[in-house]
Amino acid sequence: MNTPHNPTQNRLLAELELAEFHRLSPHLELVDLARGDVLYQADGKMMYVYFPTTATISVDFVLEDGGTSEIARIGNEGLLGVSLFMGGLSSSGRAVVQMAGYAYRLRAARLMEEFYHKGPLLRLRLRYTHTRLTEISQLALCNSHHSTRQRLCRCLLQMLDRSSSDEIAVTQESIAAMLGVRREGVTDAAGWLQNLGIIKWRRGHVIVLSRAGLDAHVCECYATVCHATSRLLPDLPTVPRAGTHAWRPAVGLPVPVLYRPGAQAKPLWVRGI
Amino acid sequence: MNTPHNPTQNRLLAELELAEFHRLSPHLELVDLARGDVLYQADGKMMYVYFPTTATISVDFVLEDGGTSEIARIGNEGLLGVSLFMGGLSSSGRAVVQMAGYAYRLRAARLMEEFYHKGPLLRLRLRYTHTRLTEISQLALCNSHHSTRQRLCRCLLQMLDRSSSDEIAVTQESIAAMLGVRREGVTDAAGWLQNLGIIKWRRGHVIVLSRAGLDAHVCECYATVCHATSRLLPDLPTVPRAGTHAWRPAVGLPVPVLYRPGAQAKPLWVRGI
DNA sequence: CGTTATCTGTGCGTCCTCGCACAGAGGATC
DNA sequence: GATCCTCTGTGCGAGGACGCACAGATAACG
Repeated sequence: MNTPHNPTQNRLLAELELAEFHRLSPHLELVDLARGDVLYQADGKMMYVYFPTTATISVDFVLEDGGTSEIARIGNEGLLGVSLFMGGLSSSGRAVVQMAGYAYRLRAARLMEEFYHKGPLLRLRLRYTHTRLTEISQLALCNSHHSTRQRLCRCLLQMLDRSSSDEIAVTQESIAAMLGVRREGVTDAAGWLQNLGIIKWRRGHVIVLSRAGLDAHVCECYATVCHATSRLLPDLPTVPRAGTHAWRPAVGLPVPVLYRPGAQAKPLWVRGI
Repeated sequence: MNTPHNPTQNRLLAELELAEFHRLSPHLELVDLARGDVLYQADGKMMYVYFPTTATISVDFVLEDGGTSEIARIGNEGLLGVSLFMGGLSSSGRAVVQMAGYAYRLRAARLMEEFYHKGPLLRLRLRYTHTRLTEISQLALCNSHHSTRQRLCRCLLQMLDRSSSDEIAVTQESIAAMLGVRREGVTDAAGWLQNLGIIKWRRGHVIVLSRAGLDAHVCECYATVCHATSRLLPDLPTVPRAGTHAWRPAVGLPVPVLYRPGAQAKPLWVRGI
């Protein structure tokens, strides 16, 4: 079983202490996720917790009229199923595979056992939940204050961070669902970014020509969320990623006080070479 | 010390098992909160966890440009300081007393000790956190899809639920900050509700003339959040409240599928006579 | 290779929200 | 009672997002 796959490709699992990791790993099951796979239905039972390695997963909330918004996007830095160890058995949202890839999963029942070991896993889960709370809060703020263009930049950057190249496989339609806006609105914002030479969009594929261009137009929420994540996983060995531009704060803005306390401008999201 | 105050006026504390409650109660300190008191600063240290009894507390997130949105509103059904037992010591948002009243507080250090008893308190905290996650997610959705008018209705209903009368002490200015819109926008929406004879707004005081009117115009997010709360505190003795109209679903809408599964229309938020 | 389905781009009118400016209206204070 | 400050109401132009309709373009598929 000498596959190139390893649970530690998920950064949360990688954070576990050895003893705990070894207790857990026999129960981790590698799964191959295809784009569009639905892992949780809204209000459906959650059978597994998922730790993505190369896949990314979207959690959406849906309104009665069909309107949607993406509430969380989970890559190898996170975990799907926080509700499970919060004592809820059913998911509040719908979880859909957004980028095909692999994940490890753990049976809910097994997790519940682990739950009462109150070891480092518990601590890590709680810290992760805290991060998620912060992210979602920032999202709520972002939704009510920032334009479609800014939010598109944020969305693209967040997808880029989880992509292994400068290309993202996504349609404007699905971006629209994530942002909770019309498809035409995304087309408009995309056209604007294309005229600026920042991206190129071609039938289900975005090519990011200038990451710096996205950085320059994104709202502060991107940096805030990056910051929350880097606090969660502070001293982790860097994971090789394609993005070569370190994040830098937008120029001309007042010194951010609230969400980057003390810290000088430095890459918020640890990236490889 | 025979005050009319009792920790069990907070519904989360009331849910505790007796043994646990007795272990905790000597450490609970009653505090008198005035409107506007700042309990947490954004990114500030959290010294206490607060369990409101008659007070309500707003958690706001603030943008660099000063824009704000209310992320959570905490009354006697909840607790301020989830981040504390998530392993974070600093608050992500700013917590301000929104309605004056009382709360019990617990030193953070004491909470951390309690934390490792992994008793029912832990379970309850986790369940509460789950509820908060759901609420904030719904808020993010609401912010990106619903009009100021709908959101004003939601906001008023949520305040009314925590009020002891049909009158709410609040200015349009502060509502605007909570909703993340302009003050004039609130004036406009308020004027609309006043013309409909649903409310009356007079210099820092709203009088709700027709709760049913608010119910009729509020978006589904109110019901969703009520539902999440009633799941958290399902079989609790009702707390006397002034609202006399039971919640009922808006007429003419398609049968809600996602967030009120199975259940028939019934009061989502338990109210007393 | 031709058809088909999907994805992207565009135009136009409407509505909502914003930003600004300013006027009236209560309370509070002295 | 006169003055001040805060709160509420209004008007208007600008910009953004929506809803709808439709055209071109490109990948997929038989």
